[in-house]
Amino acid sequence: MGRWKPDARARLEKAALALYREHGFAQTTVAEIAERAGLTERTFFRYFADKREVLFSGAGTLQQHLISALGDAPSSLAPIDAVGAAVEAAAELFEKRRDFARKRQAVISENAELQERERIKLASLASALEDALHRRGVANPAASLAAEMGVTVFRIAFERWINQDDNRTLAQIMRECLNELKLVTAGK
Amino acid sequence: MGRWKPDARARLEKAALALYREHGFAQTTVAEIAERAGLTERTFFRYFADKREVLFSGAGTLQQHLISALGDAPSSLAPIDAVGAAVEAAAELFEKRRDFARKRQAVISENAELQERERIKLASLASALEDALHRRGVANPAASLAAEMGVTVFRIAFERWINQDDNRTLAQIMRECLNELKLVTAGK
DNA sequence: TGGTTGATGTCAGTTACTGTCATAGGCAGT
DNA sequence: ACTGCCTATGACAGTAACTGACATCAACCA
Repeated sequence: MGRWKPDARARLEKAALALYREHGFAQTTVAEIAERAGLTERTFFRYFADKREVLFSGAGTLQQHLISALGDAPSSLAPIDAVGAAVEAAAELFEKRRDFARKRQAVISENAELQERERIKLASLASALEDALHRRGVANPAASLAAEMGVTVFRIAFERWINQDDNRTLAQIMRECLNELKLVTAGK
Repeated sequence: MGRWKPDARARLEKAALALYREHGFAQTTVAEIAERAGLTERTFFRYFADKREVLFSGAGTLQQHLISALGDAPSSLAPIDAVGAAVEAAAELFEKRRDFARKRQAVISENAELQERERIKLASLASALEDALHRRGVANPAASLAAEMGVTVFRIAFERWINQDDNRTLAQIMRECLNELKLVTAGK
């Protein structure tokens, strides 16, 4: 047993989400979050670069899984389908956490600053996918475009999964969304 | 002649870009911008919601042109091609301002907060395009996907236009980029 | 002529975020 | 057991973005 209560980071994340849901992001101060977590404001900023970042710690994990899944995709697949396989595989990370995802997304959708942060995280994902495609031998602008398509499919499918009532899996919705994208770009 | 020097807004924009270029975005204070423009900090915040927004006043104009151009596109065009025609038409806004665009983009590319703002402006463009496609009778997710593809093409083509040395027009690059996107999604 | 208006100034306040140093419990080596 | 180091946290002061309330004052207008 350490000197301090364990999992300071997780306690801060939990307190932040709870307070953002109770009073809204803008109305919550970092001091309040820290207090609920039994820490000080200064410690909050040792774990998170800013007040928004506390909602986005999962972004790194998602990126790792995406890149790893893209590495595992058979090299016979066209870039767009390799990316499709990667986002579908990464969907696994969320299937059992729809409830948490919904709560978190509800907070984000209420605040413009949080939407900015979410978008930049998605842009970072696209950039990482692009790099991975380069390593696969895909040149630009194809790599860049395929990566962007993948992230767009991910985002739109995720949004539909969050809002739907029935029980299609995120992976299913992503596959449908990619097929729809292929139809759209084919001019249908 | 009014009581005050005219074009306070334009003076603030000019001073801000100059200072962001000279010392960087983070190292520039709003008070410095206001002083160079012959105004006070408080007045800066009457014109711009925050320190970043001063670089994005053109976003509204771009959005209007995009929507208007999409309205003008023949209804025989498939959604993706109507969007393509719109972004190509909107390129006109930039052709004579590559120098300004380069300076501005150099500032943005050096700062993460500004990139966040740029991404959210592009997201707003996509949302406006999606609405316009709905008015054209396009349903979701096709409308949403076509809009996102259009914005992605716009962004990637814009980046290439900024960085290229030769003199292809932005509109040409956008057309090429859209064609490339069609190839990529066709699995080539 | 006197009241109204609208862009700007002044000023105080909140809060996000940073730099710096202090504290204190645990651990390793002797 | 003593010593010193390590590391997570606290304490505290400081900067600057942003906001709200009120003052000013030249132009315009009835």
